[in-house]
Amino acid sequence: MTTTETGREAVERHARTMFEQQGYAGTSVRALATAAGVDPALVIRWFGSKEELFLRVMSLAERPLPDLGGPTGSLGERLVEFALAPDQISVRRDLTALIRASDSSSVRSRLRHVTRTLFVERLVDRLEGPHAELRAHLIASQLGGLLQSWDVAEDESLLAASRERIVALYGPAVQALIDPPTSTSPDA
Amino acid sequence: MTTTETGREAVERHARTMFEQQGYAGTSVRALATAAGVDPALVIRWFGSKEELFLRVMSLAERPLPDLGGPTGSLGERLVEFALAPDQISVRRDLTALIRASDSSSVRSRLRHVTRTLFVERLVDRLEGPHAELRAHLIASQLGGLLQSWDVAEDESLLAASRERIVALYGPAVQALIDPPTSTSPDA
DNA sequence: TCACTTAGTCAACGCCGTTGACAGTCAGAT
DNA sequence: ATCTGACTGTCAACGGCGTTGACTAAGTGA
Repeated sequence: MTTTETGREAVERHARTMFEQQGYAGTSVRALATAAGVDPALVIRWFGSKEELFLRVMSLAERPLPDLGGPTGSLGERLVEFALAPDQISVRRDLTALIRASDSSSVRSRLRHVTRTLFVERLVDRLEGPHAELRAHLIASQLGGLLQSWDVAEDESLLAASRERIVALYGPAVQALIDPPTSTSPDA
Repeated sequence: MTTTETGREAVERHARTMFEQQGYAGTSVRALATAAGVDPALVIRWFGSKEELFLRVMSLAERPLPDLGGPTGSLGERLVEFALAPDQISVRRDLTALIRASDSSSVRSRLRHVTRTLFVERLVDRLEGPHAELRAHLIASQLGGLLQSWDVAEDESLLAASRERIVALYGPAVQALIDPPTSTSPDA
């Protein structure tokens, strides 16, 4: 009794894998309910709607967060490593599914929330110099862009390259936003 | 007779605005056909399917391409300016709609094609040093990430910042991938 | 025993993308 | 002048979708 999963848990488990593998639009409530062995109507009654179930399951809760400790001088490379790390596949899959489903405004809202808690909030304290928050957002944009090419669009040219080389090239570009900006123009 | 738009043209025109404003899933063939004043069945017969119509209309064909001329030293800033330029709103809206609809694999394929012709192909010739193609892809990732935060997710913190400041901060980060990499480690 | 909530079943609603059957129109060949 | 074919357009319908409501069965505390 205690080890057997409830209907709710079965739905959540299948929802995770089906949404990740077939996307939001490609996963029907009926197919999901069949896979979990429950009635489609129960899925709606338990979780409110297909979209609410999607958001609940793709919340990135209980996911390991990147360790941003260590020297600031190599933070850029470590961030890129984290973004491409195979053991972060679950985080990346969730983010990928969110971006791919960003047709819905509530998914976009969740996407903003996730990037903020995953990157921006943990980054802003470590940035010295002016415009720390904006720079943190821009770093998150860089990492999001990398993820978009790598996971969302599945760009062959990127997938074919070695992770080390991408880290060596993209890391310094991220680092350029971590190091305090050298003000070529007067600061406002 | 010659100035009046045909039914096909009306459908394409309404499809452009409705897909951009309400997204792919939020635009039904029936509503689109009603707006264009034609029968829903004709839309399918003319364009094959809703998805084919979407791809045809979001092809970014006949859009002005960024001018990548000028000094290489300031190319990073000019690319960021282009990505955020208000007069490029039509290009950005198309890209936004494509990313938001990237649940479908054919949309992802189009997305890869568009970023390649829009950025990578025009960039790779101007990059000196090793790994030019990979660096061009990574630059495209940076710009795509910026676009994703700015247009797709509509991040308030980014929208609130001035374009000039973003250009001043993000430009050098892009430039870091334009300038030939300083090999800290031996090149393979 | 009686209310009262919960789980579960099932049919149905309204909308969706798409298809097929059918009628009208008009050009060109016979 | 008539037949033929190729379009345009109309309409009803299909199967699938997310979701709802009516209903039964089972368990729980008063």
